[in-house]
Amino acid sequence: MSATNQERLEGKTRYEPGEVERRIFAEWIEAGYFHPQAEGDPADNYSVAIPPPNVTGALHMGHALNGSMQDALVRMNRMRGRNTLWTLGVDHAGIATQAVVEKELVAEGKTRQELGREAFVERVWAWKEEYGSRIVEQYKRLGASLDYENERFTLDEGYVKAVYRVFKQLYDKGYIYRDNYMVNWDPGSHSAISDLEVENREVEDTLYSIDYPVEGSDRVLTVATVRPETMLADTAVAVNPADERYADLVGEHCLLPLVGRRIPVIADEHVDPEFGTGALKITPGHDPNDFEIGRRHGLEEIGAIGPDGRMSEAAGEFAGLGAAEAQGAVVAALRAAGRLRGEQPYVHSVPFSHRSGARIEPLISLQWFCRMDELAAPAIEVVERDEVRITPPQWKRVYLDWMREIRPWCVSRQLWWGHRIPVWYCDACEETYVAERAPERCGACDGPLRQDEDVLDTWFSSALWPFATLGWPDDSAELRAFYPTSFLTTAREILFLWVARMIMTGVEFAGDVPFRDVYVHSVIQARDGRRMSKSLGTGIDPLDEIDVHGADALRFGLLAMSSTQDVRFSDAKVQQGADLANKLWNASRLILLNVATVEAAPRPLAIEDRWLLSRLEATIASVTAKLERYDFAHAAAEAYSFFWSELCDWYLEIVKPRLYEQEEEVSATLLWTLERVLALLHPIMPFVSEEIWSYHPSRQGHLAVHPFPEADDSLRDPEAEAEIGAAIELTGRLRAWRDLVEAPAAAVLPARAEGAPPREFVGRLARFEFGEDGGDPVAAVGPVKILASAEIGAEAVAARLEARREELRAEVARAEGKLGNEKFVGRAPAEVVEEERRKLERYRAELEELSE
RNA sequence: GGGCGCGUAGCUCAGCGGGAGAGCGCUCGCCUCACACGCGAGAGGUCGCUGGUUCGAACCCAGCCGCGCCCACCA
Repeated sequence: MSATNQERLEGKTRYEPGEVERRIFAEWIEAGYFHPQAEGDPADNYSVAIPPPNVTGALHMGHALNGSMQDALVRMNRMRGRNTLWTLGVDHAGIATQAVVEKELVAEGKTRQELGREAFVERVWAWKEEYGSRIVEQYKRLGASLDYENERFTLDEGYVKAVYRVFKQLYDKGYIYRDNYMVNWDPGSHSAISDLEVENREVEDTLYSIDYPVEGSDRVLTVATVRPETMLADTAVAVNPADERYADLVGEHCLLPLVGRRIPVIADEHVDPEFGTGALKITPGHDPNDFEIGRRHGLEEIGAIGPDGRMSEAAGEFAGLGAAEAQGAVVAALRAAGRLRGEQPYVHSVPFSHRSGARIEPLISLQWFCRMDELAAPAIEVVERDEVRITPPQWKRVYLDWMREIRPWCVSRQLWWGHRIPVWYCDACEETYVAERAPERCGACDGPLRQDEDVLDTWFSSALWPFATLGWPDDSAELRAFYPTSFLTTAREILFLWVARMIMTGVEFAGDVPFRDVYVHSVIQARDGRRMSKSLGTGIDPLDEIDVHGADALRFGLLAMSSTQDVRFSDAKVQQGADLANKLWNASRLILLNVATVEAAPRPLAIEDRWLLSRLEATIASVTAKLERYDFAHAAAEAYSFFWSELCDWYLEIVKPRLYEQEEEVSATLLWTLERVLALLHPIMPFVSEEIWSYHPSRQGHLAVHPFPEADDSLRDPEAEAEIGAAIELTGRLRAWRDLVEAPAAAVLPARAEGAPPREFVGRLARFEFGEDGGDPVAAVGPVKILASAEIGAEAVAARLEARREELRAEVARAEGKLGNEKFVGRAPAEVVEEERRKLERYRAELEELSE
């Protein structure tokens, strides 16, 4: 070790992540480790496409968890020598981004309409240039080994090409079509949204009962509704066909109160005779069920509420009112007309926009839809056949159930920011052109063309992410080298919104599944168990955690707290990670500052060396297997436990004298072990491990590209594990004994061994001096007789002995009871019974010893 | 209305058929020449409740009681 390195290590007893992380990260980038060449075969290469964060986004705990998991696997595979790509990119996030910029405009006293489409879109691009890289910088702070040299954006040139190609092909196949249909209208974003972007919330409304007089009779049909204002658009009253109360009225007409329209009484199975009066008002223009019924019966579809949320001309005297005002006015009018039969509080679930939070207004509008059945069929098969494996497995069924019930997808959005729908209309001759590139003029009449005003759902473009980022539809080198990708980690909330759609488009357009594995990870909740959310103020900022504890600590903590079920954020786990980083630093200092060689090799002299090497290889095998199974929490815990307990607490303490005596063999073994431990931990804690590695005498290049340890079974040694395991246990029992009899901490107690003397370290670490004879034994701990000494009081010993006898008597009684049970002896497996017999023997022997 | 999951030490969570575990917190003792972000030793659980299966159940089955989440068009 160079003199300067020695100086740098010597005084520094604390690991300070802050001063290390930025420097190390810059070194990795400088070396270009994260940017692979597009060569080789996808089966040998390793690739992952990051779930693209919103361009408006800031790194939240979900990103940090997801990123830690991906980086762990990406780094492990890169170290294994696989040509590894972790694709970086961000999503243009239509609604969210447009909303951010519109808000800016409002603050300036402007609207996007005033600005005009072109200027507005330019303005959003300018916003993106200025603020869009924030989250990318934050991924760097996490230590994510993404390919920063090739950042993709869902609206960059090549990506748009992919989107248009897909749209065109789906249109040509007849899957994409335009239709007047009932959609979820989001008054907040002034756009239609898809079913998946709607969330249902329980709301208390008033249920109004309204009398509809039957034409030519003095009977009335009483209907119930929570939205009386929609009655203005009613075009029928429906009853159940089996409902005898109304059988004679089917085919008759009602006169719609306030409006006076004649509307038919129809029979439809959908009506529940048990609910209310069994008569249902039908508003095909403003209710999804009524819409279906209306289409079945050929009813007129009236729109009384417009896209602006106000009553339309069709609402007659109520035109121009907001829907809520109109409700009050309609109720008042009905009351005045004597048609209001009753009102009562009513709790039911109501759709809200997941994007804007506004209450969804179901209405009929002209939109683009994509039929999903044909795309879903093969995407169902690849999951059924495990060509895409979903972990944990219960999500496979959730996926399949949803896919089998899939419905058409409304893909058009009434926004300006996004992929403008590649459809052009000729107003002169009503020709329509769907094309990847804008046609100049109408081919039929040579008239001017007008492009569709709408843009595509953001998820339409994200659905192409794994192959569009690799250059599809061109036959690119990247595509050939890195598609299909290796795996995807995701939160379950976007399983349908995104994962399912990627599988569908991957199979359809890229000719193969987009990834082999999907790991559905847990959701990290706030400390109090609530959802982490900005609006609730329950969010915990990962950047704050990194500032305080370091990225390694956060990464370790997140992986350690992760699970297949939701978990609360654990400060303790992050602290554990920080402590681990510090412990790594200090254990490394001990080794690096004391070794007598620069050679890193397993050179076992003593049995404890064989024990350590055996435990090391077992840990490598086990941690690796767990990472490969996405069992991050156990992988982290196991690596931690080996390093802290077995390596630091036992082995380092055991071999300190040999290390201080400059023994070469133990030095080489320690350097070898340190190298392997650092490499094993690197995918989880890349910064500390890299920093320590820079001081290692074997260092050649960065740890980030150092070979990942492969477990060497030839170093496994069951005999050494058994022997040292026993010696460790004995040491522990001796320490416990001296604590219980309150021996002074510094006192070395006299003892004598029966049979073979214990290993040297037992006496040293437990502070016992073993001699040939010397006085009367006052107690026995295993094969060790503890001798009388001035340091320990007779009463304490007596009390301790009696307590131990009591424990043993209980154990003997338990074992005897079990073995006295004929059924146990007769039916339990022989080895279980045998094990029980051995225990009984042991307990009896020790009890006898203590009773002397 | 369906589906999935969870109730284990004071807290956060593992374990999922053969003697209850981890981290944190707590108690006691240690500044032992890597680390006090440390070392050693402890205390602390009718494993939600009730039945059942089994030689044996925290673990399997059934039913309750709590708590989440997802899907669903009952006005």
